[in-house]
Amino acid sequence: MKANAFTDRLLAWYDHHGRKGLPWHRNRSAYAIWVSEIMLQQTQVSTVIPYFHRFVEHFPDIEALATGSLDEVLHYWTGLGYYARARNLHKTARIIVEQYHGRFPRDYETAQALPGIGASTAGAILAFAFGKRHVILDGNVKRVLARYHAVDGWPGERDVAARLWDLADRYTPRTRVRAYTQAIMDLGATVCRRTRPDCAHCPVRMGCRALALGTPQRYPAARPRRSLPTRTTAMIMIRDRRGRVLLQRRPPTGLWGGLWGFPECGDEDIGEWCQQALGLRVELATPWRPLRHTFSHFHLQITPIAARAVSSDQVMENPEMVWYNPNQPDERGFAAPVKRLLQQLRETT
DNA sequence: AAGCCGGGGCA
DNA sequence: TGCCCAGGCTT
Repeated sequence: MKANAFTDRLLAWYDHHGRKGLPWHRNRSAYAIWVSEIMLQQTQVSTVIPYFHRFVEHFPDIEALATGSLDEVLHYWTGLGYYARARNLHKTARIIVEQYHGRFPRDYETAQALPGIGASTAGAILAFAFGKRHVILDGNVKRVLARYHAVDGWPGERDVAARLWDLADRYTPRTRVRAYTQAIMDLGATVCRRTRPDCAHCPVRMGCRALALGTPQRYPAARPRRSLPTRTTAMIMIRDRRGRVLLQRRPPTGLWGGLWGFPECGDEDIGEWCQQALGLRVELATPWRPLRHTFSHFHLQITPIAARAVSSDQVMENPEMVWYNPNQPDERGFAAPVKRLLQQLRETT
């Protein structure tokens, strides 16, 4: 098969079978495409769609996003995970307003230098928004190309990644870049799936080396894995007389950075810890059943502890703390387990 | 229970 | 530059 036969067949396939009418296609603004690409970095299309709608409805353009507070942005991101991306999205919106007159940069180097936008995302945004020839290499594209050429090794390794970038570049056409880029992503998502690839319906099956070897699902090689350690924490759900619960903002970076959560303490005596760290005298109730939350690199065992504030005369001057009424939610971001616990707290009121 | 995903950040 | 970090979802 000639080098561009791959591209031609893919484009022909796309005309009949590609996904069209995705929400961020309708409106080809660089803003909508940028937001969608950041969401899609971590999550599948079907999950992203409702988040995308809520997000762009609340933040219709770069200006609105830049003007919004980080709390608001995290609120609309709650549940999507990887909150550093929401923080970067917000940061980048402000950079674009301050340095680029509110217009998304059309230049690759400039786009790529923005927080949260790397090589592949910059290529995707510029290709989709401006129809310029740029190469992308997201998870779907990596899988298609690793199979088509039976590329051994984990794409996280430098040499393997370099090989895949080289292949991606070779097949990216000069014309119909939007269609091609969407086509190869769609092929990976709907036909060349990670498990159960549908090779019978693949437009490039004739040239696929992994299929010829009979083991397409073995490509690309999986990341080498380690066993995960378990960490523990206690989340203290302190309520005042009015049923409000004490929340604390987490540090701006790191795990659940910038999100609101319950005060947490390790192995210390909880009552004493509350008095020392929070200046609150509390009465503890029986702990709830522990929750288990898994991250990519550890398990977190969470013991939720209900408590009542006894000394409610304590004045809260700290802007990083708030008495929050679970029955009157406002716009702030929560990690998934915190959101779940707040929901349960609401039900037990 | 294990795999997946693109980029940031640090030694 | 090669690791480690990050979170909720699918399989």
